[in-house]
Amino acid sequence: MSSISRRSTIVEVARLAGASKTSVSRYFGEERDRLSPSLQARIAHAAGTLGYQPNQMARGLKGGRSKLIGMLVADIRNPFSVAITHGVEQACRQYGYSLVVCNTDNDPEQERQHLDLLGAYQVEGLVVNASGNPERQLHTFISLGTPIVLLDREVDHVEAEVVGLDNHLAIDMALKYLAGQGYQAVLYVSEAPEQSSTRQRRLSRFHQAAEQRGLHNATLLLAAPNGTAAQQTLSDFLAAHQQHACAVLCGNGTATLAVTRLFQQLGLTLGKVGLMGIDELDWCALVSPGITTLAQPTDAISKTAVECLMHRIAPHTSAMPTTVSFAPSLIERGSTQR
Amino acid sequence: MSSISRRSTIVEVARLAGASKTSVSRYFGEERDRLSPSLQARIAHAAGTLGYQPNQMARGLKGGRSKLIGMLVADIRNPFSVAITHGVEQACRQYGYSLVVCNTDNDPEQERQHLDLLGAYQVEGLVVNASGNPERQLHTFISLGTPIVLLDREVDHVEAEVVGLDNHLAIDMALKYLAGQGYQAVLYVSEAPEQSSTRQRRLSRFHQAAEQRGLHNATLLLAAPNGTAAQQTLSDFLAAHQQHACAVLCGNGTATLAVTRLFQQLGLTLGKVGLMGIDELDWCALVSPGITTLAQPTDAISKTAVECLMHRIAPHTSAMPTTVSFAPSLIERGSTQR
DNA sequence: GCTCAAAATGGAACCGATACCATTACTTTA
DNA sequence: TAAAGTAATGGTATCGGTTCCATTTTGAGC
Repeated sequence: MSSISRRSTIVEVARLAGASKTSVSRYFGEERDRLSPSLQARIAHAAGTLGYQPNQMARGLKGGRSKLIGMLVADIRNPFSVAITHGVEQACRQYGYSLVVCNTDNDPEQERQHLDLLGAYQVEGLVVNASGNPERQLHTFISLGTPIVLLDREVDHVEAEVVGLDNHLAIDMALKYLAGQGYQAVLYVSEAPEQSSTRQRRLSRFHQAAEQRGLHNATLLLAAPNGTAAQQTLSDFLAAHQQHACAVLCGNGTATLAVTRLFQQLGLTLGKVGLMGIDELDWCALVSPGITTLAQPTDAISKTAVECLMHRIAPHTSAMPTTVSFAPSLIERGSTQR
Repeated sequence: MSSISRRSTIVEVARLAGASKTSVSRYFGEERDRLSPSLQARIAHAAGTLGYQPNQMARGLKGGRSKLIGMLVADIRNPFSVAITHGVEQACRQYGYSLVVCNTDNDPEQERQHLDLLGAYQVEGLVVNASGNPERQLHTFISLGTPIVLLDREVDHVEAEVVGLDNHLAIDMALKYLAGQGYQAVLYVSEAPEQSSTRQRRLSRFHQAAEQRGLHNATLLLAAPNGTAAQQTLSDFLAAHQQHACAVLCGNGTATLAVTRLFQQLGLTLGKVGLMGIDELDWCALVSPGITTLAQPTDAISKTAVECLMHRIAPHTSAMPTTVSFAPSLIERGSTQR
């Protein structure tokens, strides 16, 4: 019944085709054209009957060509990350690479472990959405010649392409829009910035830009999701600015989710108190009257990230931009209609 | 500057430690104990200074121990899949395995390609959430002795563990609950069943159980997400059962999302027309008055799937159950309160 | 102190491919 | 026609480990 057979190897194909290992190897590699049509046919037939498939492990060993791309994701459950991962995988496949996705759950220790692991599998490129600051290990990759692309978040002292949203612009767009809608006081809600350059950047730009526009402003950092501190901060903010039209701007999808819950708990009316979020989510249209968002072009971001990588994997290595930033698009809904 | 160095190898460590390849190999393998403490120390030190890390590609070659698990996901963007993937990855890591996730976007052709690929990487086990019916290839794995676990969906003629929700029970729970809430007519909404055994099973059980309970019932299969056909079907259903309390039961998260949109388009009031979904989603609590759901125990499901795999990877191969089904848990919200 | 088994270590073949360097058979070109 | 180039193919070392078997140490038992 379950007669544990083995996967057939290149030698078996060679024997059956009456050819040499080398020829078979050529057939499955880049040099198929160098083989005469008759030899090609014989090999194709032999491989077909045997159900042969080259062993990637063995391939990777000699040439270092694992055909593997590694990806580090800070939080796979975040919708933005899901979209990005999906895009990166697709793009990789188009280039003939497979993707190994590692989720770090925002834990620097796991991040380190995963990086070691990806190294052990000889990935040919790395897409990193960092949790911490794995300088050391990224430098190892760099000195090994493995291209790295930083996705959404930068890592201190690591020079590599950074692909992501134009955070500066995003905040500006949001504030401009909110101000235009007549809101005079804005509370910015973000998860704790910690190591995330993106969160830091959005946060600091918010401060700056809000001041420039003469908006009343404050920020709320989400700590433990269960804490009642957030609720307190929000109602305090509203109380302090009773005489002004208030709005809340959320730094990412998680924040939007948390704040929407808060609104509900406090019985706030969307629109009367404005609400706007960075990152478009499935349900933003459903919570009536809809939540206004700045959508990130996730497909473009992931496609670009992979392109950068491929560009540098090929012995092409021309100079490349250090940063590629995309503009978000505004999706207007009822939550910012007073 | 970027002096492309190489990763250090076992020979270098051996030389530096004044030991043999074999000993170093033992040190990093299962046989560390067989080495004297002093040798262990020397090797540890040498490996440390060189930053050595065994090359998994090479390892996989000889023993076939790639330490890789492959996972096939039908739709990575589905929240249920995200949760499962997250769980599977965690579980794998606990067992010292890495996970290669392949998304098939519900396309049988991509599924085939990905399976070939995973084979080429010598994965030691496979978690399959199938899109089509890749019998042929799964049998290849089976005859090669690679354990397979089917997740959520069965595949015809492939004998392997099936881990997932108890669909029969889930439908029964839903209908019992809806009936208990006083709904007399229920519309079941599902994505096209096609190859998904789960969708098929839920659908047919729905029919059966609804009849048994004497509920008026009908089903709506979501086709193109843009079609207006769905809207028509829903309003027809409501019109046809004006004299009864109507509810909609959604077969999965995607359906819930689609139907919630329909409710909004048609201006239906949640509760007055009941709404209930299988799969818990982030936002179900937010669309007031909240959407009642049957939550799947995603962590348990993924953990179990990996356990099955590990159980059979180890030369342990005792008999195992063919199917492990979990009960969902009911999360009651306003959408089923008349 | 000597024998013998067990523990510790090393040597070399091997896993399944790739890649460099032949070799052979034809064409061109001078 | 000889020299030289090119296309088609094969031989073999090699990648970085693991594993089996051989060898050397060590220690227990008498």
